[in-house]
Amino acid sequence: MSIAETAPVDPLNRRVLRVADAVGAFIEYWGFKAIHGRIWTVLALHGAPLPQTEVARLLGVSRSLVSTAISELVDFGLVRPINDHRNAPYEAVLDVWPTISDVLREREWMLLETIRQSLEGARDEAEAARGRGEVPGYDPERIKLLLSMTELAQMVLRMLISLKLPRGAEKVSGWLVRAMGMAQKLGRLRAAS
Amino acid sequence: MSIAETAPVDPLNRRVLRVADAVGAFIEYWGFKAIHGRIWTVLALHGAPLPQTEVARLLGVSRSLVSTAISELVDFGLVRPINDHRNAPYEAVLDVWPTISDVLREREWMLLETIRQSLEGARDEAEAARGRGEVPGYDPERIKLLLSMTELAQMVLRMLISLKLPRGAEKVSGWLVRAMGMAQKLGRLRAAS
DNA sequence: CCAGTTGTTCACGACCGTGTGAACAACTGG
DNA sequence: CCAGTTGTTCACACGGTCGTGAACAACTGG
Repeated sequence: MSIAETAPVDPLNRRVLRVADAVGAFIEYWGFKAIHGRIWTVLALHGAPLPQTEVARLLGVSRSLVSTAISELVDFGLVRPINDHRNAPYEAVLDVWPTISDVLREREWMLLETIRQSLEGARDEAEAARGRGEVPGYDPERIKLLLSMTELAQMVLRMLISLKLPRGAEKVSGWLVRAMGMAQKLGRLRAAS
Repeated sequence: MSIAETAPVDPLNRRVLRVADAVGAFIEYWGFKAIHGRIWTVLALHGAPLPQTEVARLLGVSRSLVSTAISELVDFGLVRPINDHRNAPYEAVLDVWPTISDVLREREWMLLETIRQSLEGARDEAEAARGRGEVPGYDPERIKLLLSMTELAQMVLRMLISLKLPRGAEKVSGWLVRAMGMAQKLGRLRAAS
């Protein structure tokens, strides 16, 4: 049962690999690696849980890569073994929003908060210089403007994080309807501003 | 007027460089490079437009790097020369939302659309196999579920893109109030679902 | 108990992106 | 017209990341 025998001749598998590549490319922009998305996709679309060897075979990568990537995915809470046996096969966690929300909160929020604090420091320094009668090269008003922009970004991020998307598949369609309503409201809000 | 003379001894400049680094780290996660954010920050906070040489000196990097990075920033519409002379100094475009919106629309949207289309292909293939009486390793229902999730993500992205943030500084505070109202509405929506 | 399989860990190699310095072109002012 | 300055372009070096293969450990079934 070599690689060349089974995987490439199955047209469905080829389609799934295309999906896996697309998902991998997508989440590369979200602080994960492409291999994470590819593994998660194969597990998510496969009916039954899969051992690492099978995942490596399907994706055509080494077992060592799959091993490290899967243990990272388990840490993220995006993949889990079906029980606590050593060689238990793995299944994808389909409810990905908690992880995405965590990433946004922890990483993006901290980045914005770092900007905000450093801006506050610069603002105080600039105003102190101005108080001493100097004419600083950097404009205190500009600094305050960026501070406002940062706080605005933090607010938008809060909005995103506060969204709690549904856990199961059954609620998706209902949520879609509500989301469309929200989108329209936001559109109207845009027209008003 | 060497580098060691002016830049490092000025405490305000050091503060601004901290801001620049923070902004650079932030936008690295958004498809730009750190140097883009650092240059934009220095230009944005500086009262007067600056020539490339001065930017390179303030940031402590080579002029060649500044040259390429600035021309990319000009392409993005985040920086512009104050006139069309060759050696015209550059100023930052403070209204960054159009660029961010463009990036989200063009890049993230295409990534999601690629996923969606490949999922449709996989779904058709899986259902065709099932129609032939086969039992495909990949579950058509799972594929449809991911399709729903992708469409949901596209909808959320649409919401984000449809936001039109204010152009000038004077509207920021008013927008902040409205954004807080939106955040509360979304919080309530979450509680209801 | 033993052969085979699965998962883990490590050192290594290939690759890509970032930044530099040097050479050149374009412009400025004296 | 010429010296000095500014911006552009290129080949290159450095560093970090991604993936591999080999060795090992943990487990399974015969």
